[in-house]
Amino acid sequence: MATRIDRAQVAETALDLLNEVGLEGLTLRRIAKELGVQAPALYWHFKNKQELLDEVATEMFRRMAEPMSAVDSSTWQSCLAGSARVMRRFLLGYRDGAKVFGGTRLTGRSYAGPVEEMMEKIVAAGFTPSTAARAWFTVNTYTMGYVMEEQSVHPVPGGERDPAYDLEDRADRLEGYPLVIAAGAEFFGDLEAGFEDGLHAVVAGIEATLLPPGRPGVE
Amino acid sequence: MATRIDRAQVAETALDLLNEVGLEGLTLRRIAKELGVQAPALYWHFKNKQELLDEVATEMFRRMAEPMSAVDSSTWQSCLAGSARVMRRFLLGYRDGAKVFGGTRLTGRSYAGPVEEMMEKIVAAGFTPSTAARAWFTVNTYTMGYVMEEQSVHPVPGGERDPAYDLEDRADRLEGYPLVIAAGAEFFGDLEAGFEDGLHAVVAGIEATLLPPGRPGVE
DNA sequence: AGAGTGAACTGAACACCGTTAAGCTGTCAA
DNA sequence: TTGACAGCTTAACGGTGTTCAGTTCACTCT
Repeated sequence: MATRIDRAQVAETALDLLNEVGLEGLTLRRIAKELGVQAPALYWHFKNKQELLDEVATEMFRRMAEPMSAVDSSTWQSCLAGSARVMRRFLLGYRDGAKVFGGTRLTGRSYAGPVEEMMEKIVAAGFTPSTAARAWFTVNTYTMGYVMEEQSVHPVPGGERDPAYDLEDRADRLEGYPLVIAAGAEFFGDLEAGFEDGLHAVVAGIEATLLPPGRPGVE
Repeated sequence: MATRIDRAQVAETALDLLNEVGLEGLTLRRIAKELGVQAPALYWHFKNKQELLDEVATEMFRRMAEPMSAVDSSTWQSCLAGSARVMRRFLLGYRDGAKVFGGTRLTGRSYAGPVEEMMEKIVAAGFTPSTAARAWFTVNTYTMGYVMEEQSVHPVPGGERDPAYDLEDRADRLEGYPLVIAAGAEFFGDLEAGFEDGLHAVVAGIEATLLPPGRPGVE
């Protein structure tokens, strides 16, 4: 019926399907069904499911590329922070986004352009290629880790929070550990503000330890 | 033959098994076999596999608790950084450690003691309970994210790196994007040093933005 | 126009997965 | 001695990723 499918089309379909069914429900049979095809047909285009998921993650990154290029780059701080915000927004936009993106490696070269562009801006601001890379990875790592936690509290993009993270139950369960209770409230309370606070800290730390040639130790 | 099994024993066995078979190979049948029992027997002790994995993660955290308490706490910096190092070392010690730990929520109250202790130290150093929590979560988040990436390069604890991350291949594939190539070399080259650099940055940033009452914005 | 070729896909099957239901076994209390 | 019940086994179900032999269809070459 429909035209033949290709790698890119499979990745796009699978990614769009992700929000409907979640990572657990993203089976080969389900993807194939969406494409009007039988499951083994996918093995003509991918050597296995992991390779398909890698392509999905790459497609995800491809979609972030444009808004990432549009980030305010008047200072390296706004550049790094802005790209972290774009990344978070996109990861949150897909169900299990962080899990999908974290468990895979980007394929091909299509993602390299935007990254190169961003690194150029940071280097232009006074970083060496080496420290620029370190800065970028540190911010990225923080963002990935944060969204990962965030999505286990808030699994479905537009939906409610997981009831298992109810703050009152938690407080009852952890009676006698006031600081742990307070920490939970702080963290699970306003996830948006929490991300911003941490991001500010990370960016400030990069300025303090990575920007100038010398770097003071911590201990 | 053997004595009856209980929840704790299942979690310990499963955790020890993890290094042999990886998260993918950690099936209920395999765990049961290790315990000299049939797979459905596990359903007497756990309502489903996720609950079992939660217990495994909690057992993992329980094993970190002691070295975490032993961390040098003469300054809040060494306290935070030290606990991050302990966490990383333990996560790296188990195959797919970050994935297991990240995907689950800690059960019961057994983990609360060490966390409370650590938060007390940080508060004693001048943080409010609120900023202490933020500091702890930020460091933790960074550590989890970093180890996550690290373990996809270096899947088996004592083993070699995943050949898919070969630096020369990568450089060939990404020809024309010199900064991206350099970034890869920086990151995948010395993972230990990379973690330390990022950790220093995060801790320094916490000092700059979270420790005093006022906090300067980034943009 | 007709034959042939190879890419793209189908259908059936395999081993294994998490999970459920029903029944067996041993231990302890009454 | 009998009952109860925690703890386990056996059997089975639907679903999973994956393999393999065969089919279909578009296109090239004579």
